[in-house]
Amino acid sequence: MRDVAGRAGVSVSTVSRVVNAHGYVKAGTRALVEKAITELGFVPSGAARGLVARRTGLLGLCLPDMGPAGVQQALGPLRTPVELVEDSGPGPGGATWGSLYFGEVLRGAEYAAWEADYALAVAVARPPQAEARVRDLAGRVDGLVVVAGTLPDALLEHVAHRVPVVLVAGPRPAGGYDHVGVDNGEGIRVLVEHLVGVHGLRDLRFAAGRPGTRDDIDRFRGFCSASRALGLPVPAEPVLRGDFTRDSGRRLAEQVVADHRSGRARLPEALVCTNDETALGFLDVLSAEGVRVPDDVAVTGFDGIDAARTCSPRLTTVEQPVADLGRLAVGVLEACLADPRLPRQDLVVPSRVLLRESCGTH
Amino acid sequence: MRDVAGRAGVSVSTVSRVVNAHGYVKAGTRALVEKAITELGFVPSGAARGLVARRTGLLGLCLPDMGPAGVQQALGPLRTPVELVEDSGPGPGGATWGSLYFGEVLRGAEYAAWEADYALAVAVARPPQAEARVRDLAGRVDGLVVVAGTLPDALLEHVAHRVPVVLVAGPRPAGGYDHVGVDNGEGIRVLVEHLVGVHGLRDLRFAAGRPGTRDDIDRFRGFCSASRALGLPVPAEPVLRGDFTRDSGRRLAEQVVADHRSGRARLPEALVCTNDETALGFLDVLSAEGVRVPDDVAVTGFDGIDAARTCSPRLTTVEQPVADLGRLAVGVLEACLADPRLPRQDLVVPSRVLLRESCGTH
DNA sequence: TTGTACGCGTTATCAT
DNA sequence: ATGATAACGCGTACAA
Repeated sequence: MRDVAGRAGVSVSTVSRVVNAHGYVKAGTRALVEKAITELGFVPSGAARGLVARRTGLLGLCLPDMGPAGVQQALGPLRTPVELVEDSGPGPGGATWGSLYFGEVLRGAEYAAWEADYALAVAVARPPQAEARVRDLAGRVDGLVVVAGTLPDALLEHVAHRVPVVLVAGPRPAGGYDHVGVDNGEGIRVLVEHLVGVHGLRDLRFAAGRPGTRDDIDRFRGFCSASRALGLPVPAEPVLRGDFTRDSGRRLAEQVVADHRSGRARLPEALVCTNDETALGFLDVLSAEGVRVPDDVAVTGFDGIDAARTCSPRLTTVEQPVADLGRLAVGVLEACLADPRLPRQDLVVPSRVLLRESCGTH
Repeated sequence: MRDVAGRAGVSVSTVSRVVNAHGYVKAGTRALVEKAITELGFVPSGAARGLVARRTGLLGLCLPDMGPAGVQQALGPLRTPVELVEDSGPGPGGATWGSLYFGEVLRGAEYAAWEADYALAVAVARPPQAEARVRDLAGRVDGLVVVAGTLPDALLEHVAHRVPVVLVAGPRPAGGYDHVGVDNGEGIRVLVEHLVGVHGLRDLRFAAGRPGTRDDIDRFRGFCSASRALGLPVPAEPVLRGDFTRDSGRRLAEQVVADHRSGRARLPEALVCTNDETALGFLDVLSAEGVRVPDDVAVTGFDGIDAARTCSPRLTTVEQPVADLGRLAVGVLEACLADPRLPRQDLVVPSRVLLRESCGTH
């Protein structure tokens, strides 16, 4: 800045005025300064500005290390020659980072941050030294969006002393953090109302995921409360219990079909699955066993993953507007930053029920 | 920091020593300071540190505003109640941000940045004030990765005065920037060698995209040079010319089929398409018209998009390791930062030819 | 309309 | 082993 000032024959404060379009500067002087700036390629130091302004214009986003299904996202070593490979099967690949949950959170967060005039720094909390580096990040941002479960409580509490922290997804946090979550129960409720009200189904069965999981509990609760409101029987515990994987869906489906074939139990009219993967497992087995979907049994999922659109029959599901999660989280942060005295918020982004063929629509 | 020092009964220098694990500090003193730090929730100011260290520990990534196919990525207004919508067709949706080109670049860049002990700030250069904000970002980072075509040359040159800039994708830049690009020609070359060498095809036809496009030109050149090397006829211009869209692929396919049916021209033995979308358009029409792929004609794509794995027959294609692009770009930046006197680099990430059924493999 | 001088929170140097 | 103090590069009262 001194160099610019010298070259333009003015003082540093005049340069500052020009750069920030503050105060009064004679047109001629401004032109001179601007010329010097472009000639020298001067870009003001963000660090120095941040120091005096007590504001960095940066927001941080902390993501966990893996995709929702626990997919390892590690990249292999860099390759050098053009490879020629026989790609024989669909394999596990194809689940790109961004199509997954957190990529969408990022997309929404970046969008909102840009709108609010902030840049967004993203940090995936990977093992070595995750803690130290997150603390470091906290020192360079004005606020932090953290995906629930990513950081230990102690660290969270520590950094919250310095910058506002908004938690995303997961359960409502214990401490005094802002929180933005997805609406698991309400989505299932609307879905169940549709199955019962529109398609006239009455024998619904919930296919749960790993026990104790927050999302799973909420979804089951939504199922129960909807059932209760509609006068249907309400199970105390899910009869079908998997672990969110497609494979577990297949196992459950085999069990359901076997029970039916052996006369032990009637086929339910609808299988309301805790997530899309589980539902896809059901579709796999049901179609293989000749049970028709949706004619013999309706199947629904939850999440709105891509495969739910491309399978056959296409899967009716509850879509989570994950990008909106990130967007709202940043919005809350923004509000917090604008007025720190604001009370803590706990927002819920509404989900969307996508009616497709697997529930009998069309 | 003064507060911490006061509470621990030491000077700020000692606090600094404890925080940075520098110099000598008596164990007892250190404990005292650490206690004060956690009690006060002290997090050192990144701005102040950056000021003295002349290093922010932040890298920036500039992304363009839209997906590769020009898909608008704008998010709609926030919704509030749970919606119930009939999702009747595949539609244009489903192309999530991250599964697209730039999300993958981001993923690779973030990974490399983390490995090199940097955080990554991402900025999508959206209209209003994109320039001012990018300049601002340049002031807070140690280096910048910019996707080619995202920023005007003047701005690029300006910020390059302050931080090293690495360009990603696009043509090799004119100025003295580092550059990391994809290997369009080489991928096609290997693919053509495979078609000719392994499958014994000799009548190959290139289906090009919009004329003048850098990628398209490079791919056509690769096609030509491979043909030449193999003693096949080399067209001066592509006979088939679309615009990268699936629809244009369909139109070209209709033309090819019509020419064949009318006896005007023989069916080529292979259609080497400039991208996957075009190839998918070919598959659509050929299968509808009863032309068998790969028996009557082989079809290949370029890009490695998801749909190329899920279509039928699955599409042989040249996969661009886009995440590696971001990874390499950050790697170059890192090297530049470690030793600024290094010469400019122009790296190329190798592509991968994925052999699937549409070319006759299996 | 422009210039001077202080302070933002750290780290590094030098003294003690 | 610890403390005092001068930068770091900028914004901004305040003086001119």
